[in-house]
Amino acid sequence: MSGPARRVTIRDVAAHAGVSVATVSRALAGDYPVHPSTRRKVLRAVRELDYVPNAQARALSVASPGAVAIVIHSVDSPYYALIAQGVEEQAAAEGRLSLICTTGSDPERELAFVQTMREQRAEAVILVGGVVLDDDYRERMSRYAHGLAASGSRLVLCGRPPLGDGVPAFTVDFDNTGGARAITAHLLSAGHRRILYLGIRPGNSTSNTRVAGYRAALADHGVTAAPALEMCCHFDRRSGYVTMKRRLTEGPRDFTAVFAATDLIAAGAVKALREHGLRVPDDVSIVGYDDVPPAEDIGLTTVHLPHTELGRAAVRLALSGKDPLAEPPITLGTHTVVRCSVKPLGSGR
Amino acid sequence: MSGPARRVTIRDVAAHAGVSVATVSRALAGDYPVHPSTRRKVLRAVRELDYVPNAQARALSVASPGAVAIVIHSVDSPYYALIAQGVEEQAAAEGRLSLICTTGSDPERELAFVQTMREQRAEAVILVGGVVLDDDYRERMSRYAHGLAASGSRLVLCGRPPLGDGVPAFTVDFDNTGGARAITAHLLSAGHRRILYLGIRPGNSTSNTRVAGYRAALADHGVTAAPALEMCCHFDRRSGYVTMKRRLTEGPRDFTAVFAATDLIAAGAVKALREHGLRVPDDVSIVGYDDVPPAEDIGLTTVHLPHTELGRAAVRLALSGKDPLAEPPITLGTHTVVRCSVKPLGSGR
DNA sequence: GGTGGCGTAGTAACCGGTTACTCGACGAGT
DNA sequence: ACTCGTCGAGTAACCGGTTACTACGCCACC
Repeated sequence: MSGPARRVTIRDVAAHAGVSVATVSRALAGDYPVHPSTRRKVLRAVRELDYVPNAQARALSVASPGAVAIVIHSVDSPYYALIAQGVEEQAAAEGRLSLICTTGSDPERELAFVQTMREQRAEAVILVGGVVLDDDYRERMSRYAHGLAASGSRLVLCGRPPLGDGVPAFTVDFDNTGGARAITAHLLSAGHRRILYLGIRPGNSTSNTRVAGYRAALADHGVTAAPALEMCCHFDRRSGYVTMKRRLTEGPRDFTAVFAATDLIAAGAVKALREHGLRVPDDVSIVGYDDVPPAEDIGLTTVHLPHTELGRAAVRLALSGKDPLAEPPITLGTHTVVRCSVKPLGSGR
Repeated sequence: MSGPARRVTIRDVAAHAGVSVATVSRALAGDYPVHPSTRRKVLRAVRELDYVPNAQARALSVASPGAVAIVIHSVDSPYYALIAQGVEEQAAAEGRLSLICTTGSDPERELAFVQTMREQRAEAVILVGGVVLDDDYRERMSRYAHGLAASGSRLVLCGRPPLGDGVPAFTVDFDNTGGARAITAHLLSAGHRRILYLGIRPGNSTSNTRVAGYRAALADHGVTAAPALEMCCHFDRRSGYVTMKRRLTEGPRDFTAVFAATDLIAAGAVKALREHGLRVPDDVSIVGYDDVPPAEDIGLTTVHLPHTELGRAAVRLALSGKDPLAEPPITLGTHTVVRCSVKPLGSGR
């Protein structure tokens, strides 16, 4: 064929049109007076050679909008996918490209990606998802924040706690404690007192805020929290299934309702309950958290989270030009969505 | 604070270390002999100034790997999300950044993004998702393909039919007709003869291949296809729900099984069936297509598609260095996953 | 002692664009 | 006829890196 044809540059266009490169540049930019006949010649050459300007080269001389980067654990989870969707939409609306990186929860990959984003001169970097809250984390994030700020990029933390004063990062999060408290109250109002909590993840910030709401609601109703009712569980279907399965085979069935820390855990748990001949909600009530699309399939009562709005808010904030040091954390409200997975305790079938 | 500090360049580092820019560049690249003491000075300056090289500038002089771009209709759909996951993984494994664009099925946005990718010098552009197969489409894709090829980028079409000889594009797709044929045969073997097909989308390539498998299986078993049993429906939950609802209220209930063109349609349809007091699979059998995670929640018998493998294969192919003109389309096999949404016809409860 | 080779570091051209500055041509004003 | 202003186009510097080429100092060797 025509071989690995060298890319066509502005010089080729200039030669083809019989003008200087400056004229080509100006004819295309359109902000400088170029004689109509010259412009036509240039445009014809552009068309004939199928010239496409090199965005990287342009970015060197002119300050062009950088990309918006989003870092998530995995796109294969409706929670992250919905947030990413919001980020993508808002970024596109503001004329930015969106870069995506999945880390598989590996801090190494997160670090590498943040570095790459500095090299790429990204305009905003959005880190999404719960984390283990230790000093190492805090230190790492502070380094990111200062580094990105020095490179002119904005850092936004979503679903992670703020880093405190003096660290240049925006924070946007859901009101997890409020949501968990409300839906636990919903179960309590239905008469449930022994509520199994599925989804303890030691140190994990998201887990912590949700379990805090659960405990607060119990306290509100004068119910003493039972550590035996709080079970460790990852935030996915399989863990929900496995954990509930084990509980049903090994532990006492001393609960009348289940609060799953995520809808996916709930989906897995429902499957395990059914396999044990237990009906939802007749034998066991269950609620979830997130209100991702699968919740509808199983008729799950859950807490609705404005996922895409979180993504959009993160982008808006990052591109707002506001000072990250002065901006308080944003908390997005949640609300309970009642479907048909909860039944008042003691009411006959 | 320190104000909008101008970005630190290699010149700043050179000045700080008291050497020339060439030396800094070489000390960092490491491929050219630099005196150890000089290198130390340079590295110290880099650390003190927190210098990060500009990837865009480097890309100008040295041929660096370009990004991998994926274009999907929406990330808020497990089908696309899983494919995107595969793309992301493989791109990361091969040291590429992945850019993502959602079009909301708007050809305008698709076009604009392809143009942007040419400007960005992306190494591969992966277009995913069914399309309306008219001459306009064919013409548009050919333009993309030639344009991208001229810019040194590879085009991969996923879930879209090949463009034919002479058009420089790779093609990777699922064996939809085979999968649809197999699962329809599964229903037929269970004794079902009147199978409602939910998911006709006139002109849409994905829809066409799936319905072709459905019809082929009917023909295999000597069952005449009934146009009244083939219903139009978009590929999402809501359409599945609405369409099934309407069928149940308006049309005759002259079917014993349902073949939903996607699992999400199936999820919506199941909800509508339940609301009409019909039990799955006792009163009506149903199968889906895709095997996305929600299928497990509703115990749906469906066709498994290797989504992430599709994404990975697309990236591998694009970066393989093979000639797109010589490469035949790749078809990935599928298999039926039996869960509990199908019951043999006539067997009592 | 002159010469050649090696190890380092600097100079400057280049990547592909943008744009400040310069310059020639042409028409208007006096 | 001469000057001045304006229009349109070219020249060259610059963005931030990389790297071919050049230059310098030092040692070994004849």
